Amino acid sequence: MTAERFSSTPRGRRARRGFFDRAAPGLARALLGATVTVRSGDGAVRSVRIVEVEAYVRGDPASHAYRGPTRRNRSMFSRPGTLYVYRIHQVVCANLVARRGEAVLLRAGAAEGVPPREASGPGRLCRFLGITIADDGTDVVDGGRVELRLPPVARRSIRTGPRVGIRKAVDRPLRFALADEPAVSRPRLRA
DNA sequence: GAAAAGATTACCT
DNA sequence: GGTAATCTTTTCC
Repeated sequence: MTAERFSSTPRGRRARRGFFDRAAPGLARALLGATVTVRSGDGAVRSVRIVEVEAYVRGDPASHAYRGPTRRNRSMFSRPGTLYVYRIHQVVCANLVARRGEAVLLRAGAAEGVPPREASGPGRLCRFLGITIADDGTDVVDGGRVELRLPPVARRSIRTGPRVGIRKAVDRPLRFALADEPAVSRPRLRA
């Protein structure tokens, strides 16, 4: 079983800096349907189409950036398009930095021929793509091993709801997902 | 230096 | 539905 077997061909144009440089909720919606591709050292490539995300914004007590830069979260204050990867319990989770201090958590992805569960949830998504803590701080705009592509897909309906696993600002509707995607984690979201 | 908390997951009833 | 696993970062003394 090879990694290539599960990869899908990246399509569309590569996202540029300006795509990321905006408030996180707008970036979150724009990321739905985009493709994340990770190239490993041995040449293996894995991609997923993003189907579920969460936005973390300025003044947001649930955000890792709320209390200012620390050793862990410093990537959140880096350039738009930077990857912010952090460890939680036994897994890692990946965010894409929006305007400085804001970020979008990648919660679920889908890939051809892959059971939806494989990339459902932020930890499983990173495990499937091979993203590790070493990828923290990577720039996805400027030619790293992680890149983001924006396929010219038709606009699809987006569902919204509260974020998962947080203790503060629990009611803010900053979770976004594509409708009718099996990989989207529970609880279900409304239109 | 110690303790608590955590943007999770898997497995339990 | 609930909870334990398990470990790093942050915070507090």
